[in-house]
Amino acid sequence: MALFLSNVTNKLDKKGRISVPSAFRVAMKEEDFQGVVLFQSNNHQCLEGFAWSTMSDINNRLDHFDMFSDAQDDLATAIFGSAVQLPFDGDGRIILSKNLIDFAGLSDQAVFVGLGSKFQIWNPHDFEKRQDVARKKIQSKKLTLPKSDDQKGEGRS
Amino acid sequence: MALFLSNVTNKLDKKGRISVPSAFRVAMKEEDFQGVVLFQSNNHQCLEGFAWSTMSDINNRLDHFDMFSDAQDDLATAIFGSAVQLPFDGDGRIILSKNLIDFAGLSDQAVFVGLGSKFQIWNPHDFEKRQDVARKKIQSKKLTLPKSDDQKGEGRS
DNA sequence: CGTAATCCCATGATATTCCATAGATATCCA
DNA sequence: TGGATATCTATGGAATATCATGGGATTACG
Repeated sequence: MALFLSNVTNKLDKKGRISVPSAFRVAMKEEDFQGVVLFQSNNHQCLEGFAWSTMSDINNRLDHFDMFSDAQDDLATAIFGSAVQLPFDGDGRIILSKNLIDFAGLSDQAVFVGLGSKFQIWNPHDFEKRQDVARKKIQSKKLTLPKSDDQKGEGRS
Repeated sequence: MALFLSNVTNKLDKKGRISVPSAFRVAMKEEDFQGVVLFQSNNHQCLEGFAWSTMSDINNRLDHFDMFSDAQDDLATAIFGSAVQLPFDGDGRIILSKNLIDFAGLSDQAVFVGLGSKFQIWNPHDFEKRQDVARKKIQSKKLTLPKSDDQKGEGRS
Protein backbone atom coordinates (compact mmCIF):
# COMPACT_ATOMS: atom_id res chain seq x y z
CA MET A 1 0.00 0.00 0.00
CA ALA A 2 1.16 3.50 -0.84
CA LEU A 3 3.01 5.31 1.95
CA PHE A 4 3.47 9.04 1.73
CA LEU A 5 6.29 10.72 3.64
CA SER A 6 7.94 14.09 4.00
CA ASN A 7 6.84 17.34 2.45
CA VAL A 8 7.67 18.92 -0.86
CA THR A 9 6.83 22.36 -2.20
CA ASN A 10 6.04 22.65 -5.90
CA LYS A 11 4.89 25.33 -8.27
CA LEU A 12 1.33 25.77 -9.41
CA ASP A 13 1.24 27.17 -12.95
CA LYS A 14 -1.44 29.39 -14.42
CA LYS A 15 -3.24 26.41 -15.91
CA GLY A 16 -3.61 24.94 -12.44
CA ARG A 17 -1.03 22.26 -13.11
CA ILE A 18 1.28 21.05 -10.39
CA SER A 19 3.85 18.27 -10.26
CA VAL A 20 3.14 15.52 -7.79
CA PRO A 21 6.41 14.80 -5.97
CA SER A 22 8.29 11.98 -7.57
CA ALA A 23 8.47 10.08 -4.28
CA PHE A 24 4.68 10.11 -4.02
CA ARG A 25 4.33 8.85 -7.55
CA VAL A 26 6.64 5.91 -7.09
CA ALA A 27 4.67 5.06 -3.95
CA MET A 28 1.66 4.70 -6.24
CA LYS A 29 3.28 3.07 -9.21
CA GLU A 30 1.49 -0.26 -8.63
CA GLU A 31 -1.92 1.33 -8.71
CA ASP A 32 -4.33 0.49 -11.50
CA PHE A 33 -5.30 4.08 -11.88
CA GLN A 34 -2.27 6.32 -12.28
CA GLY A 35 -3.32 9.46 -10.51
CA VAL A 36 -4.78 10.65 -7.25
CA VAL A 37 -8.13 11.28 -5.64
CA LEU A 38 -8.49 14.63 -3.91
CA PHE A 39 -11.09 16.25 -1.77
CA GLN A 40 -11.60 19.11 0.58
CA SER A 41 -10.57 18.41 4.12
CA ASN A 42 -13.29 18.43 6.74
CA ASN A 43 -10.94 19.74 9.40
CA HIS A 44 -8.55 22.08 7.70
CA GLN A 45 -8.37 24.50 4.85
CA CYS A 46 -6.42 22.08 2.71
CA LEU A 47 -6.89 19.26 0.24
CA GLU A 48 -6.57 15.60 1.09
CA GLY A 49 -5.27 13.08 -1.37
CA PHE A 50 -5.38 9.31 -1.73
CA ALA A 51 -4.38 6.60 -4.10
CA TRP A 52 -7.23 5.18 -6.12
CA SER A 53 -7.24 1.81 -4.38
CA THR A 54 -7.87 3.55 -1.08
CA MET A 55 -11.11 4.84 -2.50
CA SER A 56 -12.34 1.37 -3.38
CA ASP A 57 -11.58 0.37 0.18
CA ILE A 58 -13.71 3.24 1.38
CA ASN A 59 -16.45 2.17 -1.00
CA ASN A 60 -16.37 -1.33 0.45
CA ARG A 61 -16.72 0.07 3.91
CA LEU A 62 -19.60 2.25 2.81
CA ASP A 63 -21.33 -0.83 1.46
CA HIS A 64 -21.59 -2.01 5.04
CA PHE A 65 -24.28 0.58 5.53
CA ASP A 66 -27.74 0.03 4.20
CA MET A 67 -27.66 1.32 0.66
CA PHE A 68 -30.53 3.71 1.23
CA SER A 69 -29.86 4.72 4.82
CA ASP A 70 -29.31 8.30 5.90
CA ALA A 71 -25.85 7.56 7.24
CA GLN A 72 -24.74 5.98 3.99
CA ASP A 73 -26.12 8.91 2.07
CA ASP A 74 -24.43 11.52 4.27
CA LEU A 75 -21.06 9.85 4.16
CA ALA A 76 -21.19 9.16 0.44
CA THR A 77 -22.23 12.71 -0.32
CA ALA A 78 -19.48 14.21 1.80
CA ILE A 79 -16.77 11.83 0.68
CA PHE A 80 -17.47 10.78 -2.89
CA GLY A 81 -19.60 13.73 -3.85
CA SER A 82 -16.86 16.23 -3.30
CA ALA A 83 -13.94 14.14 -4.45
CA VAL A 84 -12.20 14.46 -7.77
CA GLN A 85 -10.18 11.90 -9.63
CA LEU A 86 -7.09 13.43 -11.19
CA PRO A 87 -4.85 11.45 -13.55
CA PHE A 88 -1.16 12.17 -13.91
CA ASP A 89 -0.19 13.74 -17.18
CA GLY A 90 2.84 12.43 -19.03
CA ASP A 91 5.12 14.38 -16.72
CA GLY A 92 3.56 13.41 -13.41
CA ARG A 93 1.44 16.49 -12.96
CA ILE A 94 -2.21 16.88 -11.97
CA ILE A 95 -4.56 19.74 -12.72
CA LEU A 96 -6.35 21.44 -9.86
CA SER A 97 -9.71 22.99 -10.59
CA LYS A 98 -10.35 26.58 -9.59
CA ASN A 99 -12.70 25.20 -6.98
CA LEU A 100 -9.97 23.27 -5.19
CA ILE A 101 -7.42 26.05 -5.54
CA ASP A 102 -9.81 28.49 -3.92
CA PHE A 103 -10.75 26.16 -1.11
CA ALA A 104 -7.13 25.55 -0.14
CA GLY A 105 -6.21 29.19 -0.66
CA LEU A 106 -3.40 28.34 -3.06
CA SER A 107 -1.63 30.86 -5.23
CA ASP A 108 1.63 30.07 -7.02
CA GLN A 109 2.98 27.38 -4.74
CA ALA A 110 1.69 24.42 -2.81
CA VAL A 111 3.22 21.92 -0.43
CA PHE A 112 2.52 18.20 -0.55
CA VAL A 113 2.56 16.75 2.94
CA GLY A 114 2.91 13.00 3.39
CA LEU A 115 0.69 11.62 6.16
CA GLY A 116 1.12 7.90 5.74
CA SER A 117 -1.72 6.44 3.72
CA LYS A 118 -2.92 9.88 2.70
CA PHE A 119 -1.37 13.22 1.95
CA GLN A 120 -2.42 16.83 2.11
CA ILE A 121 -1.90 19.84 -0.12
CA TRP A 122 -1.43 23.16 1.64
CA ASN A 123 -0.67 26.75 1.00
CA PRO A 124 2.97 26.87 2.26
CA HIS A 125 2.25 29.66 4.70
CA ASP A 126 -0.77 27.95 6.22
CA PHE A 127 1.13 24.73 6.52
CA GLU A 128 3.83 26.30 8.67
CA LYS A 129 1.20 27.50 11.08
CA ARG A 130 -0.47 24.13 11.04
CA GLN A 131 2.82 22.45 11.86
CA ASP A 132 3.37 24.71 14.85
CA VAL A 133 -0.07 24.01 16.20
CA ALA A 134 0.34 20.27 15.78
CA ARG A 135 3.68 20.26 17.58
CA LYS A 136 2.36 22.28 20.49
CA LYS A 137 -0.69 20.07 20.84
CA ILE A 138 1.44 16.98 20.97
CA GLN A 139 3.70 18.45 23.63
CA SER A 140 0.95 19.76 25.88
CA LYS A 141 -1.32 16.75 25.60
CA LYS A 142 1.45 14.20 25.62
CA LEU A 143 -0.15 12.58 22.63
CA THR A 144 1.25 9.25 21.70
CA LEU A 145 0.51 6.59 19.16
CA PRO A 146 -2.16 4.07 20.10
CA LYS A 147 -1.12 0.47 20.15
CA SER A 148 -1.78 -1.50 17.01
CA ASP A 149 -5.50 -1.77 16.45
CA ASP A 150 -6.74 -3.11 19.76
CA GLN A 151 -10.17 -1.63 19.90
CA LYS A 152 -12.10 -1.93 16.70
CA GLY A 153 -14.81 0.63 17.33
CA GLU A 154 -17.55 -0.53 15.05
CA GLY A 155 -19.91 2.34 14.39
CA ARG A 156 -22.76 0.49 12.81
CA SER A 157 -26.16 2.08 12.11
CA MET B 1 -17.69 -2.48 -10.64
CA ALA B 2 -18.52 1.08 -11.57
CA LEU B 3 -17.34 3.62 -9.03
CA PHE B 4 -18.79 7.09 -9.34
CA LEU B 5 -17.19 10.10 -7.74
CA SER B 6 -16.95 13.85 -7.90
CA ASN B 7 -19.73 16.11 -9.07
CA VAL B 8 -20.25 17.60 -12.48
CA THR B 9 -22.79 20.17 -13.57
CA ASN B 10 -24.19 19.83 -17.07
CA LYS B 11 -26.79 21.55 -19.14
CA LEU B 12 -30.28 20.27 -19.66
CA ASP B 13 -31.52 21.31 -23.11
CA LYS B 14 -35.08 22.00 -24.11
CA LYS B 15 -35.46 18.49 -25.44
CA GLY B 16 -34.70 17.10 -22.00
CA ARG B 17 -31.29 15.87 -23.07
CA ILE B 18 -28.30 15.99 -20.76
CA SER B 19 -24.76 14.69 -21.12
CA VAL B 20 -23.72 12.06 -18.64
CA PRO B 21 -20.23 13.06 -17.43
CA SER B 22 -17.53 11.35 -19.38
CA ALA B 23 -15.96 9.96 -16.22
CA PHE B 24 -19.24 8.27 -15.29
CA ARG B 25 -19.51 6.76 -18.75
CA VAL B 26 -16.04 5.29 -18.70
CA ALA B 27 -16.85 3.85 -15.27
CA MET B 28 -19.67 1.98 -17.00
CA LYS B 29 -17.95 1.10 -20.23
CA GLU B 30 -17.83 -2.62 -19.39
CA GLU B 31 -21.57 -2.79 -18.86
CA ASP B 32 -23.69 -4.83 -21.25
CA PHE B 33 -26.33 -2.17 -21.31
CA GLN B 34 -24.83 1.17 -22.30
CA GLY B 35 -26.95 3.55 -20.32
CA VAL B 36 -28.25 4.12 -16.82
CA VAL B 37 -31.16 3.20 -14.60
CA LEU B 38 -32.81 6.11 -12.83
CA PHE B 39 -35.46 6.45 -10.20
CA GLN B 40 -36.83 8.97 -7.78
CA SER B 41 -35.00 9.13 -4.49
CA ASN B 42 -36.92 8.11 -1.41
CA ASN B 43 -35.06 10.51 0.83
CA HIS B 44 -34.43 13.57 -1.24
CA GLN B 45 -35.84 15.59 -4.05
CA CYS B 46 -33.40 14.16 -6.54
CA LEU B 47 -32.91 11.27 -8.92
CA GLU B 48 -30.78 8.25 -8.21
CA GLY B 49 -28.87 6.45 -10.90
CA PHE B 50 -27.16 3.10 -11.28
CA ALA B 51 -25.42 1.00 -13.81
CA TRP B 52 -27.63 -1.78 -15.07
CA SER B 53 -25.63 -4.52 -13.37
CA THR B 54 -26.06 -2.83 -10.00
CA MET B 55 -29.78 -3.43 -10.23
CA SER B 56 -29.30 -7.13 -9.70
CA ASP B 57 -27.31 -6.37 -6.56
CA ILE B 58 -30.18 -4.31 -5.29
CA ASN B 59 -32.49 -7.13 -6.12
CA ASN B 60 -30.36 -9.48 -4.06
CA ARG B 61 -30.49 -7.14 -1.12
CA LEU B 62 -34.24 -6.92 -1.42
CA ASP B 63 -34.41 -10.69 -1.26
CA HIS B 64 -32.98 -10.51 2.22
CA PHE B 65 -36.30 -9.17 3.31
CA ASP B 66 -39.13 -11.58 3.74
CA MET B 67 -40.44 -12.07 0.22
CA PHE B 68 -43.99 -11.23 1.16
CA SER B 69 -43.43 -8.71 3.90
CA ASP B 70 -44.77 -5.21 3.73
CA ALA B 71 -41.28 -3.81 3.82
CA GLN B 72 -40.15 -5.84 0.86
CA ASP B 73 -43.23 -4.88 -1.03
CA ASP B 74 -42.85 -1.21 -0.24
CA LEU B 75 -39.21 -1.09 -1.17
CA ALA B 76 -39.67 -3.03 -4.36
CA THR B 77 -42.52 -0.78 -5.39
CA ALA B 78 -40.58 2.35 -4.61
CA ILE B 79 -37.44 1.20 -6.33
CA PHE B 80 -38.36 -0.97 -9.25
CA GLY B 81 -41.79 0.45 -9.79
CA SER B 82 -40.55 3.89 -10.71
CA ALA B 83 -37.27 2.98 -12.33
CA VAL B 84 -36.56 3.84 -15.92
CA GLN B 85 -33.85 2.50 -18.18
CA LEU B 86 -32.22 5.23 -20.24
CA PRO B 87 -29.73 4.42 -23.01
CA PHE B 88 -26.92 6.76 -24.00
CA ASP B 89 -27.34 8.41 -27.35
CA GLY B 90 -24.41 8.59 -29.74
CA ASP B 91 -22.92 11.48 -27.80
CA GLY B 92 -23.28 10.06 -24.32
CA ARG B 93 -26.49 11.84 -23.41
CA ILE B 94 -29.69 10.57 -21.83
CA ILE B 95 -33.18 12.00 -22.11
CA LEU B 96 -35.05 12.85 -18.94
CA SER B 97 -38.81 12.64 -19.03
CA LYS B 98 -40.85 15.60 -17.85
CA ASN B 99 -41.85 13.46 -14.93
CA LEU B 100 -38.30 13.08 -13.69
CA ILE B 101 -37.42 16.69 -14.38
CA ASP B 102 -40.36 17.86 -12.32
CA PHE B 103 -39.66 15.51 -9.46
CA ALA B 104 -36.07 16.71 -9.12
CA GLY B 105 -37.04 20.31 -9.70
CA LEU B 106 -34.58 20.73 -12.56
CA SER B 107 -34.55 23.66 -14.93
CA ASP B 108 -31.64 24.36 -17.25
CA GLN B 109 -28.84 22.74 -15.30
CA ALA B 110 -28.32 19.59 -13.29
CA VAL B 111 -25.45 18.21 -11.27
CA PHE B 112 -24.38 14.59 -11.37
CA VAL B 113 -23.09 13.54 -7.96
CA GLY B 114 -20.94 10.43 -7.66
CA LEU B 115 -21.74 8.40 -4.53
CA GLY B 116 -19.62 5.33 -5.02
CA SER B 117 -21.72 2.59 -6.53
CA LYS B 118 -24.58 4.96 -7.33
CA PHE B 119 -25.01 8.57 -8.31
CA GLN B 120 -27.59 11.27 -7.92
CA ILE B 121 -28.91 14.04 -10.13
CA TRP B 122 -29.73 17.32 -8.42
CA ASN B 123 -30.81 20.81 -9.06
CA PRO B 124 -27.48 22.65 -8.48
CA HIS B 125 -28.93 24.95 -5.87
CA ASP B 126 -30.50 22.15 -3.88
CA PHE B 127 -27.32 20.14 -4.02
CA GLU B 128 -25.25 22.86 -2.38
CA LYS B 129 -27.63 22.88 0.53
CA ARG B 130 -27.61 19.11 0.65
CA GLN B 131 -23.82 19.04 0.74
CA ASP B 132 -23.71 21.48 3.62
CA VAL B 133 -26.19 19.42 5.59
CA ALA B 134 -24.30 16.20 4.96
CA ARG B 135 -20.99 17.71 6.08
CA LYS B 136 -22.49 19.21 9.21
CA LYS B 137 -24.23 15.99 10.14
CA ILE B 138 -21.02 14.07 9.81
CA GLN B 139 -19.14 16.50 11.99
CA SER B 140 -21.77 16.80 14.69
CA LYS B 141 -22.63 13.12 14.82
CA LYS B 142 -19.02 12.14 14.53
CA LEU B 143 -20.02 9.73 11.82
CA THR B 144 -17.11 7.72 10.59
CA LEU B 145 -16.58 4.74 8.42
CA PRO B 146 -16.42 1.36 10.04
CA LYS B 147 -12.96 -0.05 9.84
CA SER B 148 -12.27 -2.23 6.88
CA ASP B 149 -13.01 -5.85 7.51
CA ASP B 150 -10.23 -8.06 6.40
CA GLN B 151 -12.45 -10.90 5.24
CA LYS B 152 -13.82 -8.94 2.38
CA GLY B 153 -11.03 -6.57 1.47
CA GLU B 154 -8.73 -7.99 -1.16
CA GLY B 155 -5.37 -7.46 0.45
CA ARG B 156 -3.05 -5.56 -1.76
CA SER B 157 0.61 -5.48 -0.95
C1' DC C 1 -49.74 13.78 -42.78
C1' DG C 2 -48.12 15.70 -38.47
C1' DT C 3 -45.92 15.05 -34.21
C1' DA C 4 -42.47 13.24 -31.50
C1' DA C 5 -38.52 10.68 -30.70
C1' DT C 6 -34.00 9.35 -32.39
C1' DC C 7 -29.80 9.96 -34.84
C1' DC C 8 -26.16 12.68 -36.92
C1' DC C 9 -22.97 16.34 -37.51
C1' DA C 10 -20.75 21.19 -36.52
C1' DT C 11 -18.71 24.04 -33.22
C1' DG C 12 -16.40 26.13 -29.37
C1' DA C 13 -14.51 25.31 -25.15
C1' DT C 14 -11.82 22.59 -22.37
C1' DA C 15 -8.66 19.10 -21.27
C1' DT C 16 -4.93 16.16 -22.52
C1' DT C 17 -0.73 15.11 -24.78
C1' DC C 18 3.63 16.20 -26.50
C1' DC C 19 7.97 18.51 -26.72
C1' DA C 20 11.70 21.70 -25.10
C1' DT C 21 14.38 23.65 -21.46
C1' DA C 22 16.70 24.03 -17.20
C1' DG C 23 18.13 22.68 -12.72
C1' DA C 24 19.47 19.28 -9.68
C1' DT C 25 21.29 14.90 -8.54
C1' DA C 26 23.71 10.88 -9.36
C1' DT C 27 27.35 8.27 -11.96
C1' DC C 28 31.57 7.43 -14.00
C1' DC C 29 36.23 7.78 -15.12
C1' DA C 30 40.67 9.91 -15.04
C1' DT D 1 39.26 13.62 -5.43
C1' DG D 2 37.48 16.36 -8.87
C1' DG D 3 35.49 17.22 -13.01
C1' DA D 4 32.69 15.86 -16.86
C1' DT D 5 28.70 13.41 -18.36
C1' DA D 6 24.36 11.24 -17.99
C1' DT D 7 19.85 10.88 -15.77
C1' DC D 8 15.89 12.38 -13.53
C1' DT D 9 12.69 15.99 -12.10
C1' DA D 10 10.19 20.10 -12.43
C1' DT D 11 8.31 23.56 -15.35
C1' DG D 12 6.67 26.24 -19.40
C1' DG D 13 4.56 26.46 -23.83
C1' DA D 14 2.31 24.73 -27.91
C1' DA D 15 -0.18 21.21 -30.61
C1' DT D 16 -3.72 17.92 -30.38
C1' DA D 17 -7.72 15.39 -28.92
C1' DT D 18 -11.91 15.07 -26.32
C1' DC D 19 -16.18 16.63 -24.49
C1' DA D 20 -20.41 19.17 -23.97
C1' DT D 21 -23.89 21.33 -26.46
C1' DG D 22 -26.87 23.17 -30.06
C1' DG D 23 -29.14 22.63 -34.35
C1' DG D 24 -30.85 20.08 -38.02
C1' DA D 25 -32.03 15.75 -40.60
C1' DT D 26 -34.10 11.37 -40.51
C1' DT D 27 -36.94 7.92 -38.92
C1' DA D 28 -40.84 5.94 -36.33
C1' DC D 29 -45.48 6.16 -35.14
C1' DG D 30 -50.04 7.69 -34.38
